[in-house]
Amino acid sequence: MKLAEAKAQFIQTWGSLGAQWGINRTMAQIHALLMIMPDPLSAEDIMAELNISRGNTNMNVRELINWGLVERVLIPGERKEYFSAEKDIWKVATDIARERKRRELDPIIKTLNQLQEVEGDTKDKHVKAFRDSILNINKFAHQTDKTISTFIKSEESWFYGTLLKLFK
Amino acid sequence: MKLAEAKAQFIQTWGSLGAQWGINRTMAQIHALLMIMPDPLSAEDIMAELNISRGNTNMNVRELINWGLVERVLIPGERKEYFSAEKDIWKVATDIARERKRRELDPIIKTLNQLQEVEGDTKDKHVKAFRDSILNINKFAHQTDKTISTFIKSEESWFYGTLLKLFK
DNA sequence: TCATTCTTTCAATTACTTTTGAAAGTTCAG
DNA sequence: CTGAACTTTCAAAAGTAATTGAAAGAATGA
Repeated sequence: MKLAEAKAQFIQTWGSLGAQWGINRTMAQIHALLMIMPDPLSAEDIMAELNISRGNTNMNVRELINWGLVERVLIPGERKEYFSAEKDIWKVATDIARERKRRELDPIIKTLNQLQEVEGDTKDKHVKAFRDSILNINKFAHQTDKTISTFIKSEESWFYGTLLKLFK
Repeated sequence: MKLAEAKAQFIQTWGSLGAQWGINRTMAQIHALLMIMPDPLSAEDIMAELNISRGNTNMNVRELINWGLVERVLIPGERKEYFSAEKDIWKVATDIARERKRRELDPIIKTLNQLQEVEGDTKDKHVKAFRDSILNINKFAHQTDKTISTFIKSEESWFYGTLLKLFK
């Protein structure tokens, strides 16, 4: 398979994967493109490679930066901004995990805690079934929260550990 | 908080969580409703509780059954079909993991394996960057695949172990 | 068999999301 | 300052997904 073809296929595959996970297609495609390019790209480059508009490019690049998956790179003597993606997929995974935990899991846990306090007679089977379900889900949410935190933590200490060694 | 209010809030929260994870809102809401109800509900009941149409109800219930999250329950002497949800959230999580692995991860691994075989000179930095990225992602995908399989496996053996004890 | 009750399908509609591109905004060298 | 190079915004348009409800299809039992 030729590089150009492989590239196109990778971008398209990553794009539809993203879509299935509730990440917009263009965002995933820009991320894919930046991951496989050796050097940073400008907004123009991205527009040309993916055939998308300026606004779309800007918006999605901004969002990727927000998620911590892409960074702005300034090339000395150039006016344009360039962008490059994190290439270590483990780092990508922890960043996504951290971000989704913050945006989605934390609020859910808050709500579940409130729902625990539903009034009513425990002998009423509707009340009982509700309490049981919420308790069950709440336990699960807390367990998941702990697991994600550990995952993020372990990656962080690996990162700082490695960084530290460089200066030792 | 009153039960009715808590119920409504739980259904709505679960619904928007689903939407964020690429599961359609109605499907998640039906699942939530069935989880907190002590007894199975009919299609009519679901329509009334969630204010949705017959077609919508049918379609999403069918999909939930497909995912293994909901089952048809026949009540003796009744013509209608009733539905009830799995209430053990760990079982729900493994079922979802299994289903998504099958639908999403397995095809991605297949594609990545193909993309490994891109032609070209290793000294070309574009070729090198591409190969490196794919290799990296491929390793990650395999690791994830193994982790999910282990997770599913452990839950299964727990399930069959428990089941076996009942007949021993 | 037929009438009844329930389930499934699907084309049309409605609601939601993404994308575009022109215009406004910003930055900076000269 | 000024204007060229670049970035950001945003309202309109295009694209996608969910929902409805009426009609067709199955199953049941008298």
